[in-house]
Amino acid sequence: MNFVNIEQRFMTIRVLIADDEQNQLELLSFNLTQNGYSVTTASDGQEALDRAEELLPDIIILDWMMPRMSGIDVCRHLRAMPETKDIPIIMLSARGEEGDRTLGLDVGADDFMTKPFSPRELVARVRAVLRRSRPSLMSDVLEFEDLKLFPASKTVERDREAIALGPKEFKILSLLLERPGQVYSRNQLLDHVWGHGVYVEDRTVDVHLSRLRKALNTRKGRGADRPDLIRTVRGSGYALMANQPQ
Amino acid sequence: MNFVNIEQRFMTIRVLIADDEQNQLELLSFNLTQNGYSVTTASDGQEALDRAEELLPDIIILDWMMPRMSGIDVCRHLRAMPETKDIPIIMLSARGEEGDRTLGLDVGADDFMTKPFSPRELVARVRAVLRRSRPSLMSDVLEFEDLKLFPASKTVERDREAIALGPKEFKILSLLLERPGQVYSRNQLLDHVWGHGVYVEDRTVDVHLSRLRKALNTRKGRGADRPDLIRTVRGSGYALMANQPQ
DNA sequence: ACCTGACTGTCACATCAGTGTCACATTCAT
DNA sequence: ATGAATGTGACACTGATGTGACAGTCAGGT
Repeated sequence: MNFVNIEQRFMTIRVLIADDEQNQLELLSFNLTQNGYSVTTASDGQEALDRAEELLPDIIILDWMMPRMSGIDVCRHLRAMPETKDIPIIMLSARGEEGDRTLGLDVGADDFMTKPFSPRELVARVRAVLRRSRPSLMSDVLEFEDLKLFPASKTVERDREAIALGPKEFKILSLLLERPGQVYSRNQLLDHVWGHGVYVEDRTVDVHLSRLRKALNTRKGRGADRPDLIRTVRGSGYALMANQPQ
Repeated sequence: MNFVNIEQRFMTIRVLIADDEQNQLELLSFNLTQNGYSVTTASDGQEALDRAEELLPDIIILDWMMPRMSGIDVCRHLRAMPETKDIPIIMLSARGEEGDRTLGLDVGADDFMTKPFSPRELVARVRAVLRRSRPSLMSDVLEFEDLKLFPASKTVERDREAIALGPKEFKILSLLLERPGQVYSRNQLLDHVWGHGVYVEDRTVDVHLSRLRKALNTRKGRGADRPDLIRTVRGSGYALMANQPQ
């Protein structure tokens, strides 16, 4: 049995970074990659624009001065197209003249960094920008296999299909998703989901688990044909787990 | 702690700014006021926290070093309270050490500025941060599916047909539109729409939601025949959502 | 001042989704 | 095989939500 936490695996965040200085580009690209981002690079403005349109990344980092098209112009073009107008942009500038900064922000950049800066700071900024512009991308999603749970909207989907769950089932699933593989006893579930001091039969847990399973495994129209992700540990409780030994 | 207010033409944006340097404080306060913001000031950390809780401003600007409580700590406290945890924060630091920046961003600040900077740059940043975090305050139009809301003219239309809403319903819809999918509890709605400290039954929220739904779903002549965009999350609250599960 | 229509906040009552249990069917370990 | 543990359909119940009705409030208009 493997206790693999999938958290990051499926939702790779795509970053497009454009800079004409090859060294800088490689340095930043390397650091972003190290931090789990999927990085695409471009070495001039025109290329950046092309890549952006074709890739539709989650965030774009643009150098201010680039051949063929400046970062500002790329920014304007991106903001003008419906598909790219909401993609957050971080601008990099060689010298932090005030005019640059305000112009950059006015053109629609989400953040503005002045060189030199450390790769670590860039990564922090990327995270900060993503957190406020695309909250659903940052840690606000619990994933396991083809299952996704969105705490903010209290919704769940499996294989991109929305699943309706009652509050109790939702809480149970949230708990299980926080530690895939971890076995929760009926009493633990009662404590965490129902709250302390609430007296209900512990068999009630079974019933809710059953309802949860049915909801998760039922595909609209085709009945319950999905593999079961919840494993019963006889005598102990329940846990989330893939690859059930049938 | 002086309170400069502007003409309450329409939705005035309230800014809380905290800095222990009186000159700096007045300079920035003046410039923000000139740009149409309603400014409240605080000259130390504790005061900033108190004012924030009582005023619930739209954005907070915190100096890093302040007497009685540091900007970082104020930030932590604000992020810990449900009513203030979503208010965007800009941190100001006297010297831009990298450690500061990443720490600030990690604690939950939305932006980080290093002194010295021009007032103009601060105003630009405020605008940039607000554009991301409170779209209804900054954008010309909020859209969701076939729904459009124009903050400036306080009008709403669905599928190109104008919809008449009362002020309360309009505010509720604005809030929901800021984060489609996000579930808002009755208490959150009461805080944001009615203002905190106002006591009304929380069932009142239900009634307004019902009125909002009826208005949105009713087409002139043909009664309420549009799909419902507001999702009730039993036990939690309401959210905007297309493709209702179930 | 008075009137009027638009908004609001509360109730009361109708509904409904979600829960907790039971009873009986299955499965598992020994 | 056998007793214990688990799966699950059925059902009654209850707390949460939907909503029409109504009276109070308030900003304008006359």
